[in-house]
Amino acid sequence: MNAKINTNRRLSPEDREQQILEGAVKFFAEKGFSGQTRELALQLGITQPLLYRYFPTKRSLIERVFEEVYINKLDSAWSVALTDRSKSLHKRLCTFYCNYSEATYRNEWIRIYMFSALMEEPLNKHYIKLVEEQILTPICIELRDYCGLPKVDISPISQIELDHIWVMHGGLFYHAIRKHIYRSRVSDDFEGIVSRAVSTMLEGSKAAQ
Amino acid sequence: MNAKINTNRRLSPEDREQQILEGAVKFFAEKGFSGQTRELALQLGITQPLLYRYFPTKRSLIERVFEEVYINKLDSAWSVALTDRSKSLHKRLCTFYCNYSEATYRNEWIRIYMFSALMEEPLNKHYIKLVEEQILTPICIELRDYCGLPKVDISPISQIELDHIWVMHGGLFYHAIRKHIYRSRVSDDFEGIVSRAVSTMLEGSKAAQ
DNA sequence: GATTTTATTTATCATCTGATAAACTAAACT
DNA sequence: AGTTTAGTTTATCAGATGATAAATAAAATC
Repeated sequence: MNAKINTNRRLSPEDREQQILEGAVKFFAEKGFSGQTRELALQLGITQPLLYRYFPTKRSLIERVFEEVYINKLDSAWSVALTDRSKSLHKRLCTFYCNYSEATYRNEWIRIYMFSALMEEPLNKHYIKLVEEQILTPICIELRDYCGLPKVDISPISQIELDHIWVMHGGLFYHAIRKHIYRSRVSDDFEGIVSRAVSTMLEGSKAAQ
Repeated sequence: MNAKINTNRRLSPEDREQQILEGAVKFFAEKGFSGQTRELALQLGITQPLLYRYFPTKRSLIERVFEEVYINKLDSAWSVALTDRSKSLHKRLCTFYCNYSEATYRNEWIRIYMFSALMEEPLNKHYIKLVEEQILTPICIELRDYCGLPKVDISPISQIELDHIWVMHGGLFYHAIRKHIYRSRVSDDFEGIVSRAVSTMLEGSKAAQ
């Protein structure tokens, strides 16, 4: 596991900073943000004061970890692809959730996300807003079209519609929670799960009309 | 908020222990288990060493908090009611999830559950197993009957079927995560959300055949 | 009411933990 | 090769934190 013994001792500031940051992401994902700087340093194979050469405080390191984990995980091309009606909605949703899950349903991302949410970091609320605006609302709009319901410009997407999509979205997200936080044994065929969840949601929504 | 000023200073050991335990549940639900004993004591209106009169270590207090939160939250009558085919499956599932959510989708329960899962407390794995055996498997069995599929004794419930139900179960659970962990503004009409999620799942599952 | 009991507090310890300063040393420069 | 520069370590501090012991005071007992 910790095969990376400190052979090349002196690194360039850029490399060292990057190494610390990557190590910190792994470390805090595992231990939470109350994990101690000495233990992090040990895991990195450096001494604890060296951390403070690159990050003035523990908090500043944590902030960088947040940035590293949160930033640029939502590809705006995905929400565009969601609205491409030349493909079936089922196909679009499956493609989206496979891309999305590959970017975010990762051990470190999921765990740091949950730790930060429990700490009430503002980043979490910001991210949720982004998800609602850039993912769930577009899906609701496409779902209306799919079900033959009125367009958005007639009546805006309601909280009820959002909550309905949140159940599917959350259900898929929960698969990642089970895997990376509960560490349950889960089926590796995520594509299959997505496909069935999307089919169920689409057919169920249509039938509800 | 902290209206409970310490007027009656000396309590019976039973009352004091109970008071500490209840306070600890609230406190750790908010701060996580790295929350400090002095802060807990302050919130309780007692001094920090008094905690150690009733609980030998911080860890032992945390263990009691786990017990308090986890124990007896799953009413075995619920899984029995799930199999009562004199009522519609939709009705049974709605009733179940309303009961279940009232017992567990509470601020303190959800947050302590997530904190303990991130700490890899064995209680979490135990609880997940219980959910699969006593809730999800019965639902899968009823769903087979609903869809006109072969009985359990012909072929056992597969991981695929469990994962499919996990998506709905997780989707509803995720509503509680959004409310109590993300502290997002969510619709208060949980019954409506359950009803729509159950309808969608049932219709979608039937259509998938 | 005096005495005993015990719930609670005050004082304190040892260790942990984030952070700093000085010493050290590998690499760069002249 | 000698000198300077800068990445890294050793030594250490100050406050935090779990835990203990002795002192205090409210209730119970006689």
